[in-house]
Amino acid sequence: MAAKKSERMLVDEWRGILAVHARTTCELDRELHQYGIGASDFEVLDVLVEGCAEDGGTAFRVQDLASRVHLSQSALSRLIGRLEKEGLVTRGMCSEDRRGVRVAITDQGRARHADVRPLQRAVLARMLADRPS
Amino acid sequence: MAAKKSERMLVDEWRGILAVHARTTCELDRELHQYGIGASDFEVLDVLVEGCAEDGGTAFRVQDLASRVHLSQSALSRLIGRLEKEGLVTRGMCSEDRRGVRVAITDQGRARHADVRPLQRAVLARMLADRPS
DNA sequence: GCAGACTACATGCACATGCATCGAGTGCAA
DNA sequence: TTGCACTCGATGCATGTGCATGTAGTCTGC
Repeated sequence: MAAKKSERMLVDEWRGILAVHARTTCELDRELHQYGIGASDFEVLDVLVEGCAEDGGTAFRVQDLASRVHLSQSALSRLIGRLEKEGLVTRGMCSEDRRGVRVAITDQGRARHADVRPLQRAVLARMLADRPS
Repeated sequence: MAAKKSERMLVDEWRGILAVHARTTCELDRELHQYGIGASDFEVLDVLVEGCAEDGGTAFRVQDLASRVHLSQSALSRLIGRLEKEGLVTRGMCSEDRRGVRVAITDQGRARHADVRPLQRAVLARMLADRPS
């Protein structure tokens, strides 16, 4: 019976995660759409900006990004392609491993991120507010 | 500074949710794939089985389902179509509102659900184990 | 009873994602 | 040096999703 109960709790916890995730992602996509980017796009920009502030390193390897945003390598490759086409990031050769690609955020990318950030934080605050910590 | 700190916490919490969600959904999809269904499919079957046990009502309106699994109406419509094609659920007319559709789980659907359930619970237990409650 | 607004579900379409694969580059062993 | 297994990132393809719309049925006010 204890096992029964913990199974119930497990399922409820999972349903809770599913619910918050769905509501927040949906809201995020909707709100950010007016700036021409989606939730995943912002996540990448956010990592890029954070990473630069952190160590001054202006560039990320694609796989470094992949491990931080939860996207397959192919999805990330295309996402970077879209951001590049919009002028928010640049792809550059990686001198120490010529297979690799260095992704760097542009000034325009920083500006877009700065524009969107307050909105994104507000959505997070709103959607995560009434949650059990 | 307190505001700064709480923003950090907010973002970290969100990243955490993103991480658990991505890992769990991915694992779930992979594990359940051998039974020919995905994570969303199971969620629907789960609701159906639960609902029947609950009140004996053998049928759900599509919109009742939509409010429980976090899917758009169109996605749900197609998902039900797939389940129907596999013989796991049936679509029936709704006598009191002929626009509506009643979705009922079949014996085969119950069987599939019973097969998959332990595996799904195990994945949840594994992925949600090392989490702050 | 009828016209028009509304609701329930299905479907056309655009698009993001994951898997498998490819081409290029690296590094190790013979 | 050459050959081979491996890694990195890009791309073809199948699929699942959401938005907008279509079709059928309901309800309200006259």
